[in-house]
Amino acid sequence: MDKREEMKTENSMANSTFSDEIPSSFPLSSIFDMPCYMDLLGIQDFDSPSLFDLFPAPMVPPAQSQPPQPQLQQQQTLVPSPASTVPAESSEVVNTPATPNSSSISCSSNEAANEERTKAGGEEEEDQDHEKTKKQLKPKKKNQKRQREPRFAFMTKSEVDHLDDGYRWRKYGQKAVKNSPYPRSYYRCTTAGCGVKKRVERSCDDSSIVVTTYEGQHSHPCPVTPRGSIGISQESAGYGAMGPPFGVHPQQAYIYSSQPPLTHLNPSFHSFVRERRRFGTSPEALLRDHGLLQDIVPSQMRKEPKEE
DNA sequence: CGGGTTTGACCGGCGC
DNA sequence: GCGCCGGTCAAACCCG
Repeated sequence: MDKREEMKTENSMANSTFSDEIPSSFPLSSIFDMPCYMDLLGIQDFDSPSLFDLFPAPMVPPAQSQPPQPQLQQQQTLVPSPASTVPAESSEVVNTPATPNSSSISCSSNEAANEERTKAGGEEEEDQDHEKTKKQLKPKKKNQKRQREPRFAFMTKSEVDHLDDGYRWRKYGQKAVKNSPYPRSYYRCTTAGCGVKKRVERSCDDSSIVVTTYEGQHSHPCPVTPRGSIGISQESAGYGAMGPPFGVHPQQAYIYSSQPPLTHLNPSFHSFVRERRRFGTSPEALLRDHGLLQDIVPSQMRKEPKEE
């Protein structure tokens, strides 16, 4: 009850922070000029493939096959990427900073490893997955581990636990987290047929950091414009009807490092920025958006990120 | 009344 | 086999 009041207040706080920190005219390209950004991703070279490991290619509709090669001055030089950029499952948060302050935004394909292991089911299993999770209590096929969607985690500096990303979520559980004073909340996308889930928890190291882990891909467009959303509109951001993967909304991923914070970034920034790199900035390219995680966690992810 | 949250119980995976 | 723990269920509750 009071909590909700708090949440509302906090939400607006976050909003204002966002609007203050990120003007809608924030130049995307400048992102790449931020050493901090690269640092926290464990990327030294702008063109390091590790970036692509972290942010695999967005789903490209089969019809369009090859995306037009970006007219980027710098093309990906294929250097073996450190496997360490995608740590194993154990902790949800990948790229866990060596020092508490050394990194923030993280993405996780931690389940991908599992999928490798349990590949048996393969893609066809994917659609049934949502149902399966629901029917978890039912007897399950022997010898078949429950398959999970790829997960994608990132950290956000926010006072709000549940970040508004434009999709509608229903909380279905909350658990105390071991070794953390903060509980973990479980959310499911309320859209029928969409089984995307996300977990939200606060970092025990830094209570101002919210770790959000998405699981699955939205099978529908972003349904709502969050109330009180501000900042870049989807149109102005160049997105199609689907909207940006995380919505260009006031949940600012907060990039920080050992240095003072440089900026707030919307989580969608990563994929968006990356997409710009891949496809250039043509409107066509920008329209190639398929919703929340599709953009970030393409189906190819469980195999090889670059299969092109 | 519909939709969302809370919360204790339950289940399954995994390590020992 | 057992216990721990993460994830989910579902009834009760809350709120607009």
